[in-house]
Amino acid sequence: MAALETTDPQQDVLQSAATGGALPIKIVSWNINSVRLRMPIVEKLLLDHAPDILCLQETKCPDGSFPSSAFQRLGYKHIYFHGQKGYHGVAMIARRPLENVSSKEFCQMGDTRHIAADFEWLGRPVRLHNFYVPAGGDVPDPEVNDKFAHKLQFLDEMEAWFAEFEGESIVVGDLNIAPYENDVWSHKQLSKVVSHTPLECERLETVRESGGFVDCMRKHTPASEKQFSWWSYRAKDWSKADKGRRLDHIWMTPATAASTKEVYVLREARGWEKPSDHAPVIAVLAP
DNA sequence: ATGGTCGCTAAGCGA
Repeated sequence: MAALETTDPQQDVLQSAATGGALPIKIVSWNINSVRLRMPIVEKLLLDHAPDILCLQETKCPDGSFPSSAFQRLGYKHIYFHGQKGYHGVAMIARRPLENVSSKEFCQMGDTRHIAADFEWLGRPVRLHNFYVPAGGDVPDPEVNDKFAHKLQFLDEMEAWFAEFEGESIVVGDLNIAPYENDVWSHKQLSKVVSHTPLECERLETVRESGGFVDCMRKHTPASEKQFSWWSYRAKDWSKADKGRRLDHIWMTPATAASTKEVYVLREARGWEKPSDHAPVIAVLAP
């Protein structure tokens, strides 16, 4: 079983020799829209793609009900979650232990929208942050829409926090903003739609720049090319209509971003049985 | 221009 192979220390040694001392690391971020309902396709992802670290958002699962045993059976014995009943919820699932796991509360809302932990890459600790940014409701005006005001406040707090970061870090997750023209199916038609308004898009750029992050999905896919990670459930034929948005992101500080060999959207997962409305985004680091 | 679909959790809210 592919998922178990590289948990074998002997196998690690062999792979390590082949890659100049460090094993490749595959990181997947996926808004799963209920982890319990989605376990069959989560298992498919683990078996077919064998990530080292899986970051989930919208687990919609209280910590006491997290389906840990299914992950453990597949060789993912290190499971960290920060959930609540009904809404939000984030988790990180790994083959090897992650260190210094923590969650930060944003906007004093009590929402479970962040979890972070360290792993080692090329002899240095890298802090991995997994975010679920508020969607922001329907009306893109913070004066009349509290949810949009919350989203902007959340981004402001991210910006201030990232500005303090030192060392290498990675940000993944559902940031609920598609910042560039080709991150949406129609820049014009979505210019007043929450997730692609100029205010949010500019704010997200400020957040990214405050941490000095590289947009790794766009490092590997030119800005001139459409790239989506989310398609609404409401479309008759999501793939044919292809009215998607790039709401999910992978950012890295430059030294770590220099190690990305591929970063892509697993579009086919949007078509799996009982799918999430988001597809996984995948990054592979290699020396 | 509108309504279209999901997943909570048990009618309506959030996405």
